[in-house]
Amino acid sequence: MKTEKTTIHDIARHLNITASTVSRALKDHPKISSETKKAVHKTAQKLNYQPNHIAAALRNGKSNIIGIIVPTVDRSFFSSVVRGIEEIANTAKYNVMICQTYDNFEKEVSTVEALLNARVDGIIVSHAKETLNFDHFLKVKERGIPLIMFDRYNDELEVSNVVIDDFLGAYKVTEHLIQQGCKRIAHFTNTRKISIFKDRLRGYREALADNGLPYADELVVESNLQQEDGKAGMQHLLTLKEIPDGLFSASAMGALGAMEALKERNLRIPEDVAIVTFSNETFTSVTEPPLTTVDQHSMRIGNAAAEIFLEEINARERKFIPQKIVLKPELIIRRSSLRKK
Amino acid sequence: MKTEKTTIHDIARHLNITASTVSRALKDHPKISSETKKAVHKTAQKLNYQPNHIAAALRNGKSNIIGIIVPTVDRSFFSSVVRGIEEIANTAKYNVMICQTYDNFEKEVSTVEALLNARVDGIIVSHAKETLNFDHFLKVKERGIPLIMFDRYNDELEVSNVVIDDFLGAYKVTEHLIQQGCKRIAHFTNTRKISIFKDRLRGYREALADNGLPYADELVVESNLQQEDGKAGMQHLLTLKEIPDGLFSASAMGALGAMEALKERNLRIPEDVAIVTFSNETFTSVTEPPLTTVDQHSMRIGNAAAEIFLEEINARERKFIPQKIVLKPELIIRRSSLRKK
DNA sequence: AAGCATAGGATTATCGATTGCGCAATATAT
DNA sequence: ATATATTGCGCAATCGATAATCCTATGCTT
Repeated sequence: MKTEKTTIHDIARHLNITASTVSRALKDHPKISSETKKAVHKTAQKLNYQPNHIAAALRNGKSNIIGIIVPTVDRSFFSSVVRGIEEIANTAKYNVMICQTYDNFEKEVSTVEALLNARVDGIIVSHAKETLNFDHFLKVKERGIPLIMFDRYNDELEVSNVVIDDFLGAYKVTEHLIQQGCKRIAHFTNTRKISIFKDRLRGYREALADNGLPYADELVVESNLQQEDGKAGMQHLLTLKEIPDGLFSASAMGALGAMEALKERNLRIPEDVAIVTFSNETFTSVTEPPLTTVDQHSMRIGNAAAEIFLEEINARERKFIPQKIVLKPELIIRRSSLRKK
Repeated sequence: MKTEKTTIHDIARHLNITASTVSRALKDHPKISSETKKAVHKTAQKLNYQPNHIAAALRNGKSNIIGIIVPTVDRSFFSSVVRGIEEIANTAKYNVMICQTYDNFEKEVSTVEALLNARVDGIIVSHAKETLNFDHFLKVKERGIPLIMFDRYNDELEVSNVVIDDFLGAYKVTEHLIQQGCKRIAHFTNTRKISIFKDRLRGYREALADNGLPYADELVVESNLQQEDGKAGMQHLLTLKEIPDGLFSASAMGALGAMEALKERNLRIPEDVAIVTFSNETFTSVTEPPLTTVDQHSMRIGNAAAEIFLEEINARERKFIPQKIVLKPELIIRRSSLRKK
């Protein structure tokens, strides 16, 4: 049943040569005659030889595997990024190992350790919402293993990162609401002040300021940004003396909850309250009405992250200077915010 | 910068003992005194020792990695299955390596090869829609590596598989439409006749027959089941002399397209055409109206698949008899099909 | 006190691929 | 024809962890 796996030694034995010659022949080493190479390939085929990457990895000290850590792949943003990484990685003969933290700090720490022990050649990560302590990532850096962060990142780590311009996205989308005639715009932000949410909040505030609209604390609701939070948030906003006429939710799930609350009160979207949100999740296009969002070019984020990894790997000895890539977000306008035709 | 990684030999040197003792001490081998163990753990800590899984994998012939192959993780069904697998696998000290085929046959073949070369201890897979030839999976079997298929599978391979009862799900959901008063129910199925779609079609037909409704070829539309296919499919159905009053789409994206077509024609859902679909994707609950679907217990599918893997690994030498686990699906009734209050 | 068991480790080979160094045989130069 | 290059490949070590086998002091038995 269990076929004995054939090794380069088996091939060598068949041809009366040594394993080292086989190894070189398979790698197309210039010092091996083309006849030998041909013979080696032929018997490799015949014996159904499959290289043992583990052995090679041990010897070479590199596994040709890139570890990817994301909160969950169950969101089109993250899975698209992963796809973008794979696109580039595969052409460079790297495989990826995808791990999910489910936004849990302990799981993130143990995942990093597991990847380190698996001797991945690099790690690309978007950290958990819970993560406040970055020591586990520091360890990666100290090991000399390329670490690239995307979307959610931490400046103090001094590693390369790829992000979209959250500030600009927030600014544009808020400005869009203003252009649609909104005067009293609410904002859903995350309790945990990770960079992306801080930037979105800044974008929101600056757009208001630049357009002569006042900022009101009561219109900014902090939560975990899940659907139920969004619903509760909107229900709360509707108790204000003066209810908002627009909402910019920093998360799509939050926007969904808000829509629910509005429908229950028979308020119209966008006529009574216009809604815009972030991250172009699949479902944003199928809600009623479809949601205006900011597209984050997730695939390109992945491409860029993988490219940085490759550069960094090749830089090696020479010191590599961490770089920051900021992609421009794009507005996707749908009915949830379209008051003017 | 690049910290020299410490090995068990370094620890051994520090304590004036041998590497094998260190190895045994770390694994809590009974033949090592507790003092030595304590000392080893202490200096391991001090030297910041991290085991090299690659070396162990080479020596032991097992990597403690389970390969997972899915069409894409960008669908809650698959990502939930993955999560279910991880849940069980992690408790048994296995890590997972997730790979996506994007429903492409060549990518699937090369992925299988990559996993084999990475010497994974087992493979859990839901194959690509395109896949008709299963030789690459046969190779996995021949290597003696546990192979478990879920959702989409192939009977001829004689490997364990975990599925939900597609027939029953289809039967129940069609019957539900009938109970809601539908007399002329259409069905969207896939062009490629992989088992799950065949079973859903059977369930549909049998439910019709059991309830005295005629089967009509013109009401069954074959496509790739994407959103645009669903839209086109419904547009076609609306040109029939007698249009349908119900639709069972074998895919959620297809149902979405159908809704689009109906809305454009100002037909009401569910009053004019009631809709039900399969697979409880996130977005099905946020459409207008929300879609009635069949929940596939995706997390439990993953649990079961991982459990079979563990059994199979432990069976080893003894011959393992492939098993088939069929989970019962559950109806989730939402407004898209609810005519009676 | 001689004989045997046992605890606690040391030796050494091994997993499969890779590579620096060395060497023989052939080719080229002068 | 002698000296030097070049071609083509073998030798042996190495990557880090592990396990089968072998040793050597103690401890225990009668």
